Order: sequence, then C-alpha cells, then structure tokens
Amino acid sequence: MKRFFSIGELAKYQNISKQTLIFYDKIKLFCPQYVNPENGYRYYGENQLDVLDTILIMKNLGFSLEDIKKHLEDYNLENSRLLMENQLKVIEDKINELKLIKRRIMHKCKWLDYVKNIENREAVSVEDFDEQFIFFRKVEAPYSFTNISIATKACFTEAFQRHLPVFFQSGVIVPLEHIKSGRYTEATTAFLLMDKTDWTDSIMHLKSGRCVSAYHFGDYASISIAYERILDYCDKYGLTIASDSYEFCINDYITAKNEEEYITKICFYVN
Amino acid sequence: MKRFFSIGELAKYQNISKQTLIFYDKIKLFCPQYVNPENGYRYYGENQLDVLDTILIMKNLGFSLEDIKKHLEDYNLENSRLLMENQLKVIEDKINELKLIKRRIMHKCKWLDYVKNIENREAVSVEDFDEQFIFFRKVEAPYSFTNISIATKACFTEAFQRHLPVFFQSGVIVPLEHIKSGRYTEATTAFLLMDKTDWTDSIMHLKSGRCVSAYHFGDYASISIAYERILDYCDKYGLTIASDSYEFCINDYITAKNEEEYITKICFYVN
DNA sequence: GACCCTCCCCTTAGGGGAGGGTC
DNA sequence: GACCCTCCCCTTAGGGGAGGGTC
Repeated sequence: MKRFFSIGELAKYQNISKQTLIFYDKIKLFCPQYVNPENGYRYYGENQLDVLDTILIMKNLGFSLEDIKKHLEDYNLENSRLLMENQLKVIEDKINELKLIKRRIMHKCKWLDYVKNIENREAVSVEDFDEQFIFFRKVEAPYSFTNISIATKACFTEAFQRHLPVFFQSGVIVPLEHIKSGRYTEATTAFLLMDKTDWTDSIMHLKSGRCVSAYHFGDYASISIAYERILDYCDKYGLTIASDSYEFCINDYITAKNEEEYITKICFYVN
Repeated sequence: MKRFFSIGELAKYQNISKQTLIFYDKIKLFCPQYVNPENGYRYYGENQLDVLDTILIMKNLGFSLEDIKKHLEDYNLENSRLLMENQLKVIEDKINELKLIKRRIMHKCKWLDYVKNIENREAVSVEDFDEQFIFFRKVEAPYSFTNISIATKACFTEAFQRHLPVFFQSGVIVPLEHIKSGRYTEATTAFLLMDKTDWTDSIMHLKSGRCVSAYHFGDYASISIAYERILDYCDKYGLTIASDSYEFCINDYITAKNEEEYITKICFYVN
C-alpha cells in the first residue's frame, strides 16, 4: 500500500508541474507532510490529495491562490456557499465586460468588411437607415478641426471614464445651413456610436428613415467633392434634404495609418 | 494655440496616469516628440494624440501592449480587418471559458442552496429525476475506498486534461447485488456529473425517471444506515428497486473541511 | 509649491534554467 | 541515469514611493 508520494510522483499523478508544487510549498498553500531533514526531499501523504484537489478545483473556478489559502484555513458548508455565490457575480461581471468588447470588435469588423466590398466609390445612393444611438458633445465655435477633435476626444474620455457602451467609431454632425453655404467641414457636434442604450444624458436617438448617402475617400479637407456629388444627385432626382449632415468615420486613425485610406460616410435624411 | 503637452497635462487630458506614459516611453510604444536634453522633461505634440488614442482603444479591445506595438509599426485597412477578426475569436474563446466556469459555479450554488433547505434529514422520498450525463471510470477490484478514490481522481485528471465540461461534483455507482448483500460501500464505478454533452467515450446517460432517494449525513463509512432506511421504505410501500444505486456527493472536501458535514444523496430508479 | 526626472521594489502564478547533491 | 534541492532571472502593465532637481 502506497503511503507517500515524492514530488515527481505527485506532479505526474495530478498532471501538474513540479514547479507548481515547489511554489505552493514556498507560499505555504500546500506543503509536504514530511520533509527529509537531511536532503530536503519532499514527501506528500496520500491523505493530502483531497486538499490539492480542492486547490486545483478552486483555481479552475477562477479563485486566486490567496483567496484559496484564506478559504482553506476555515471552511464549511455555509461559508462555501457564500463564497461561491460571490464568485458567481465576479465571473458574470467578467463575462459582461468581455461581451461588450466582443460587440465593439464585431462592430468594427462589420464596417471594415463592408467598406472592403464597396464597388463604386463615387456612388450616391438612397437607403433605409436603421435607428442608432449616439453619445455626443457640442463643438465650440469656431468649428475648426482642432475644436472638432477636442470634442471627439472629450467623447472618448468621458465614455471611458463612465464605462459607457460606446463603439469606437466617431462621427460629426454638420448643420444643413453650413452645407448650403459651402462650410462643409464646420461640424457643430461630435459623437460616438453606441451599443444598446441605458438612457443617460448626452445621448441622441437617430431614428430609422430614408437617407441619401455617399462616401468620401481620402483626407477630410477635400470632403467638399462628396458633398457636391450628393447635392447634384438630390437636384437631379428631386429629393429634398430634411436634416443636418451625419458623417460617420468608417476608417480612421484606428485602422489606417495612411490618410489616403480614411473613409467617411455622409448621410442626410430625405423626404 | 497649444502645441505641446507636458507629461502631466497629457496624462490629465487622456485620463491616464503619468506612470503609464513613462512606461510607454520606456518600452518605446509611445515616446514624446521632444525631450529637453538638459532636464529630460518630456513634451508631446498635439499630432501624437491620435496614436495614443489608438493605443488606448486597442488596449480596451483586449490587445497586449506587444500586439499594439507590432500593429502600429505598419497597419492599414486590410491588416486591421484581419487583426480584428482574429481578436474576435480570441475574445469569444475567453467568453466560452468563463461561461463554463459560470455553469460550474451555478451548479455548486444550486446544490449548496438545496441542501441548506433540507428539513428532514431522515426522510426517504420518491421523486422524478431529470436526465443527467456522467463521465465515469470503472473502479478496480477490490472495491476499497482507496480504489474508489483513485477512479474518482482519474475522472478529474482526465476531465482537466481533455477540458471536458464536467461539473466538480462526483458520485459513485454501487451495484444492486452489492447493496442486497450488505456491501454498501463497494462501488464499482466512479463518476463526475457533466454539463451538456458533446458525446465522447466514457459517458453514460442517466435517463429521467422515477426514483426513491434519501440523504446520508456524515462520514461515508456509516452510509449503511441510509441504505437500510431506503430498503425499509421500499418494503413498506411496495416499491421495486429497478437499478443499481447512484450516490451523489453533495458536500465533500471541496466545500467542507469537516467530515460531519459531508452529505451524500442516494438514488435508485423504481418501478 | 507644483512639477518633473530617474532609480528601485512590488504584484500573479509559476517557467526555465544553472549548479550541485542524491537514489 | 534519473531524481531532487536551492537559488536566480523572467514574464504583464504598470503603482507607489524615495531622493533629488526644476518652473
């Protein structure tokens, strides 16, 4: 009848490394039952196996070694129940965080995939727009690039701070009067697209509806070309623009180093 | 017009710590545009803000600083798309791992909560048993505690190695003949309860059906008392036992240090 | 006085040796 | 020859100082 395991035997039996057992010994989480005083060899008793199992199982359930050590000092039915219930919340929080990250990545993937498949870069089209929520900041006058950038960054910073479920895709709103008077780049609002919304302040609802849209490729300063294309198109097909301009940055410094790869989508609601 | 940020200003603006910026400088992930050669003060250019944003966003999406550094060296629409698609899989894998952990904890919680509310510890009852799947190992003869324990541990070890979706709840099967001849502790199979099953080898399906069950509190050696209670009950109410005995460890060394708190549930299918 | 700098030690859970003794 | 021991350095992403110079 086997009564003692050497460190190598125990490691093999439990399918863990010797280093792990040496480490657990060092932090006094799980020490050998007997240590030969002459050569320092570690010997583990058969009756210790249950404790090691408990440690490995708790580790698998996401507890830290420190948590495990504390728990093992004194545990019973009742405090185990409380510990598990608490851990359930910890794990659920982690899952929710990761799910938000997942939706953020999926959002990026969706758009990156979409722009990859645009065939005619010059096209103007009419399409039905799904409802969206945006988290926004007013741009301060004058509506310069610097001020627009400041407002966009303010959105990011606040969204990070408040853990808002925003996507990492920005955009701006340019009032229709600005467009009509040729001030195409003078946006008065910067925003970030949002995932599903717990309603808070500074959130705007873009209703679903019919839109006219076009893309602009390349640096932002030359966006006038795309606007003129849209305005011509509306003239030609008798469409009446019924809103300010919503510009969505589809590809920006996050996914492109080169300004030539920047892509902006322009949308107006139409009647 | 502001052109440069000191480290403190930038940190405040981006809502990160100075230490973070010093660290990013050190690992050459994000370095100041200008360093005063006399006093070593760091100055960051306004045009660098986009890069820092990209870093913070990628960090939020779960990339390591090393990943980010590599990506920033050369990125465009196409390799960003591939990177994001790959990251989506990474995050999904993490979510799936955590979901399995969550189900394991919920399983433990469910039982710990359940036993807490048992009123009559002596009760024998007839109940409808839900279907379950178990991952099992045969116990080698003789059916001693040691051999049962070895088989149980073999289940754990293999489940860990193969990443099987087992719960951390074990049990044993004692053949009906053993029970009838008073060899109550001579289990021939050890098992772990499983979560939903991708069918593999060594898995047994316990069908739903009517069962007679009772609890045993305390050390395993005295389980005969509970068996005798069940057998008497069946005699009295004319129930015919139609299966081997399934014993479920409800509270074991994982959640109780004290053998007096061990709880075992015994079930037989009946006609 | 508020701001900046460069060390330096600390955290998790071990992995991977080197150098030397032991079954 | 296979096994065991004790150092010791290394990994992530910074946090928290100390000690000393700078705006």
